[in-house]
Amino acid sequence: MATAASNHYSLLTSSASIVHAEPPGGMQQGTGGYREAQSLVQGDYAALQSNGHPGGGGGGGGGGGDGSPWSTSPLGQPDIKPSQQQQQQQQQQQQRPPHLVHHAANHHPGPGAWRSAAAAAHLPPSMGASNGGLLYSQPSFTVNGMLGAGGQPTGLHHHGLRDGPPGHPGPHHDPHSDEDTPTSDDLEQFAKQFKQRRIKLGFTQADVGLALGTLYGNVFSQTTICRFEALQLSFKNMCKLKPLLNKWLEEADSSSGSPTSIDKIAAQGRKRKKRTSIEVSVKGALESHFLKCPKPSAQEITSLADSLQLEKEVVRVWFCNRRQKEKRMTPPGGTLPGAEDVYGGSRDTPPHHGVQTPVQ
DNA sequence: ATGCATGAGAC
DNA sequence: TCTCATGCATA
Repeated sequence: MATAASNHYSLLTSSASIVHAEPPGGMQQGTGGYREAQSLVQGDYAALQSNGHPGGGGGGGGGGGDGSPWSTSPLGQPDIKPSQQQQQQQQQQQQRPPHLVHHAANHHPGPGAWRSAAAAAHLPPSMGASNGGLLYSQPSFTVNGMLGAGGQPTGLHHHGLRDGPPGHPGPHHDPHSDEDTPTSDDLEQFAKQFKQRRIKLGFTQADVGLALGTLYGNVFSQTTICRFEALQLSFKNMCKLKPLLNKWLEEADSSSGSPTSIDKIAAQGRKRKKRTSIEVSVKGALESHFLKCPKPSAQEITSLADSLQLEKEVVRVWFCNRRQKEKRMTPPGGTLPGAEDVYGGSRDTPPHHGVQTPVQ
């Protein structure tokens, strides 16, 4: 009913309505209404990736043609199409947190939440040599904490238990005392501290995002900062952002008084499909299917979309987002769930899924 | 704080 | 086509 056939796009006409950096004191929790050219700015980093993913991906197969309305350019609008820009993802099976390579004594079924114990760490083979991590074009700093470096066991596979990384093999990386691949615990600590400091200094998440762009060239949205603080990013992503945020902290801390010069970015006239609201009942149906089959084929998606009266694209995207959600750091419980395994391997789809614990 | 969406890159 | 990083728009 209400959900079906609801595709109208909203033209993102840029309106110079960016909010200025809030001077410490008057904070407004992320309600920024600015819009930035999603692909205009932050094209500073280059990604190098290497190696392929072992189990990732996968493919799917068969699909039927999809007719995504919003994919095609409807009008002769100035549809800008950035060819290369941001994107530093070197997707791999990165999701695996550098857990200890225990010889699997535990029965941990769940490689799911990286932060939890899941001991199923299978290190990627080709990681060591080439992986490296991304480098930003900015010599100013380097992201060192990329994980994936040969599967660094950043120790700790038990909550709260962090016995220093044993001498695992550092196939390549010099003994940098600090800022090497942080452990999940480190990230958690940092995120916590970061948020605290940020608030103390009177900055909003949006402020930080902009500041990062101004200071280092990489702009981030309030969303990203928020997710970082909430540990809702992938482990790898967390590692990437940490150094930047850490820098910002130092800056903000030392010069607490001089607001960062903000500058807004002009937005392009880019169209974006209006967010589809999926009814709860429909969501329930989708979840049911997800539990049964997290990766439905195109064919299935089509039929499912048909029965639910949703567009195929919507359904497809829903599944994609659902999978991503499962991979996020913060398990739906807020505090270390027992790590239910991800669908990755053997899942019986336990009748629970009550994953909905809003944090704070 | 989070749901739905976009897009580059890897398979 | 999927994954992954990221964000607009929204609750």
